[in-house]
Amino acid sequence: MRRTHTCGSLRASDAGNKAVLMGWVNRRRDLGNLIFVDVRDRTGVTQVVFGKEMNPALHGRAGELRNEYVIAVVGSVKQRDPNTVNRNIPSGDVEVIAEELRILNEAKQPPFLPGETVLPNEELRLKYRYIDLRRDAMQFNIELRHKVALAIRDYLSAQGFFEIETPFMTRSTPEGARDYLVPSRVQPGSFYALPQSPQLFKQILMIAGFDRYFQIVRCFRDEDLRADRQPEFTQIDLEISYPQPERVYEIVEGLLTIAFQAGGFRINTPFPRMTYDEAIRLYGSDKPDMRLPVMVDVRGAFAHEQLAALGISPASPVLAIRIPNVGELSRKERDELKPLFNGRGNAKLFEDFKRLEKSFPVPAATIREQTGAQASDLLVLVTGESKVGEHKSEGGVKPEVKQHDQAVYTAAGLLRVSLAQRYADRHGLFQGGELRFLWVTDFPMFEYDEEGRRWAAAHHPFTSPHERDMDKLESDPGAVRALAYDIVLNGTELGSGSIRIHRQDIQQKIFHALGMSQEEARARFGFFLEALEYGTPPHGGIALGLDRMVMILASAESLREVIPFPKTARAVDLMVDAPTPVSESQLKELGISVRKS
RNA sequence: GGGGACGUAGUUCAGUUGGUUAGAACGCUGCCCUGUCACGGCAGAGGCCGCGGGUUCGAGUCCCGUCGUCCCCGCCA
Repeated sequence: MRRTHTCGSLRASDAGNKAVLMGWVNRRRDLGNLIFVDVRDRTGVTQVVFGKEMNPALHGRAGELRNEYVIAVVGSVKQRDPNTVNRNIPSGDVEVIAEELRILNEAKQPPFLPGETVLPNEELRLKYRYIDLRRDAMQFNIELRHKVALAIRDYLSAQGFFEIETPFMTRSTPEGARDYLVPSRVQPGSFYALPQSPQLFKQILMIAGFDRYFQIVRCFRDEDLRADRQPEFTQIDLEISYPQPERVYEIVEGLLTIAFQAGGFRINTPFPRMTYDEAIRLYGSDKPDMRLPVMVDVRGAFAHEQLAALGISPASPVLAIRIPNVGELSRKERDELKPLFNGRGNAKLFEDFKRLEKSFPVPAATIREQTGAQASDLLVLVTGESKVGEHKSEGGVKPEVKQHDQAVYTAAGLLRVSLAQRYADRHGLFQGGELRFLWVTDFPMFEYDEEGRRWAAAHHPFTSPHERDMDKLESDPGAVRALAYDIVLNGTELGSGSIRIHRQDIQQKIFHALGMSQEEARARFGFFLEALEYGTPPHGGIALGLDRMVMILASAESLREVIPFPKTARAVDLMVDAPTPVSESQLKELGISVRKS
């Protein structure tokens, strides 16, 4: 028996034809001598009719059908009477009058039904993922993901990119995230690492003359999970030779245009740009959500004595956060707000603007004016607390002072976003599918690692510094800016890239600035440093998070909604129950012994 | 590593100040029903209240621990 139609395809124009449908029993409505069965596949549902009068034996067998049985139905397509048309489904103009029924497979009573309107908890959904994936919403998301990936492949291929695979079993690199390790049987005690990204391979592909490379590729990072972070995730990784940042921006803007088109969205290019320093200053974040108003530094609104009276450090910014239409907060709401505020460093919060207004009416009026706040807007201030004897240490080392201010900016930035999320229903700025893209450029080359007491690469150590900052590599690493850029959408980092170093001598300097000796650099990246010496073209690229992109297109709150088989917050796959211990013999073969603790 | 929320029938949830036999809806089973489409009606089955310990005459409810899921901080070049 051969399927002639999918369950979502029949229309009035098919009336009078024979049809063979195959699918799941989505719902059965048994009216006694008349039974309706909705047959479902990934394309939709079609109503099948079994009448006792027409065919008693068949009607009897239809009575045996249960939810999620897999069936084949032969019948004739009939236009429904006008008063029985179902406007809620695309196939609602027709129904199939059954002539033959085959039960292809029975189903145990499932723990939950795909057609149910209330969702079971996520633990159950993940354990019985194959049932969860039958739900419309999941079918839609996975199809969306396919369409987006396909559109991207077509686009990049048309732009002259080759899709080239790189190894999954590769070399551990100590920089960056923790690696997932794969033990070698042939060389006991040695390990491959799963790639955190194909970074060095794609650079070597440029050295190898492929000019333009891309790959939709799985990456692995052994770090703690979040709603938007899975231990394995998919990147759209690309690299081009002879780049300017501008070329990368154009390619990515084109790519996102067609990807979002595949998801049913129109976007406008080119995207606005902002340096990292501006982003921190104006939004307290390196991934600003542009749907919300900018923060305003209103320290000029206060006189020196007023700052002192308020306990505000005179050198600190005073950042006004405005959230439109949230209105004044009640006493209780203000109390609930405090835990949202991460008062790291010396960051200090003024959550009661009304009260401030009473004591300091003139500055408050200035603040209202500078922020453009309406009476219905929520205003809070974040600033730096002045403490006796504060940051006198280490002779005012520059990065220390900077990081001090940075704490105020980022505390404000985090609060801005949490406030907006909490009161989303009042300001309504997160509805309506607004897409605010942004390029954030000129990231710092290095970040100071407090724990390790050393400089670390902010992006990765193969990122090219700005030409103009080369001379500061030794003297003032914190001031060196990199040719690195992030693409940000609605406060989510969609992708991150850079122009790479293509000269071996500069690469050496960077390793040196990172406190890595020549021997150490050779030991870790010798193969790469050597490759750089054999005629390396200038090159650069970016990697975009496919999962995050599809998540936004699907308006999903979690990556798990767009990944067929995701892991829980403890990095467990509940369906297959991984990870698991392995047998003693397997371990022995690998030369591994597990320490019991 | 730290903070928070949750865990009661197959599922989603309710369960009062600690007090008799732990409820509802959906699902499931049986019967009735010829135009339903979240069909309807009647009847019924279904519970280790996550697990372990404690307090108490008495614990779903209070306390401690533990396991699991989710969210956040740290972490994520």
